[in-house]
Amino acid sequence: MKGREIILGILKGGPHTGYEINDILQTRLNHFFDASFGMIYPTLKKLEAEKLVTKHQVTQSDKPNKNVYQITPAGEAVFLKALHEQTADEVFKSDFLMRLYFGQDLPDEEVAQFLDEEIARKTQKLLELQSQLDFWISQGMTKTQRITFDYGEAYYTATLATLKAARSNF
Amino acid sequence: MKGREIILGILKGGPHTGYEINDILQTRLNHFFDASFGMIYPTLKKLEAEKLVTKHQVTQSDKPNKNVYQITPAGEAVFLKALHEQTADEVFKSDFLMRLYFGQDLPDEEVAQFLDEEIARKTQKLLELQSQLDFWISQGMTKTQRITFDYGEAYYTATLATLKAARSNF
DNA sequence: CGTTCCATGTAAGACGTTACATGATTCC
DNA sequence: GGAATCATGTAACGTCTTACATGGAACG
Repeated sequence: MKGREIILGILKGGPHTGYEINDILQTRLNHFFDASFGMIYPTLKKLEAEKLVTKHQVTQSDKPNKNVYQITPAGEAVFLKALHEQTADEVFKSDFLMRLYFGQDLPDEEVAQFLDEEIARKTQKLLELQSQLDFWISQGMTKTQRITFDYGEAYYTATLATLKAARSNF
Repeated sequence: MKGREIILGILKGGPHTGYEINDILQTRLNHFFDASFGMIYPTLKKLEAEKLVTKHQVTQSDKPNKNVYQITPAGEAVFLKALHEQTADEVFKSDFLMRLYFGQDLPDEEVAQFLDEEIARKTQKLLELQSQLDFWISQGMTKTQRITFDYGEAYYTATLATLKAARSNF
């Protein structure tokens, strides 16, 4: 599944603006997908041209006007088909680990600082994820969505433990 | 760091062929980077044109001839500079989690099968990583490289535990 | 007054993926 | 006989990423 199908999947849950789609992606799916407006808006435009979504303009007085997108039956069909195709391999690229791998000649203090920075980043990510669990549950969280949350929590927790253990050697 | 700098980093550890570079990437860095020949060979060619590496042809009788690449002082300078630039955010994209997220309407048996498949994949990955630890140590493993290994092990172990716990509910 | 939130878009280019093309040797 | 290992490369294409462009309202 690429950006196209992912946006269709989100719209299958209800009509949304591009801005809202970004918000969902940045909060709930942040630990296993990354999106940007530069990808969302052009994709929505293509999806509309393909008649997989429809656009409705909403005029607002206190906020900027917005375009609300809704999935069509054709869009649902495309999404459902994609959902049953072969699962692609996961992609993980870590610049942090790459630098650690090559950081054989770095002085201990630099490695220590480097680890501290990553520990801070990951602690922050974990906190952000955990902070919205209650809200997500109140909005309706499916059993399978709960697994994706637990997965993220386990990932951050386990790698943080590894990083902290490593830190004590520098 | 992109493919370019990563290949320079590997060549900083000694002269290698494109085939060997792929092998290192697929075994030791597999859990945080993904490479393909379609990227390695063109990159090596560009690097040679930029005089950051030199190519030496080696004729072999029992195996196909090969091109051994060696980093130049200019190449080392480029790599060292890249090593001290700002660390980029990690990128994780999981088609598996995406499907779980959207799999609210799937029957329980399908979810169960889906989880079993991912458990099998990750178990396999963990085994592959662990199986080469002794060899890696014997070849010379730095303290910081050890952290990247531990990180991968912790990631697979923790997510497998989450997946297995989830599996028991389906 | 500065920042965050709301809100939408375009254009160029970087970067990598996928598919194709070839072929001898060795191991099971 | 079939698969895996060793070995190198090209061409087309897809998919984002980055930078640019704009702007009012609310909050502190």
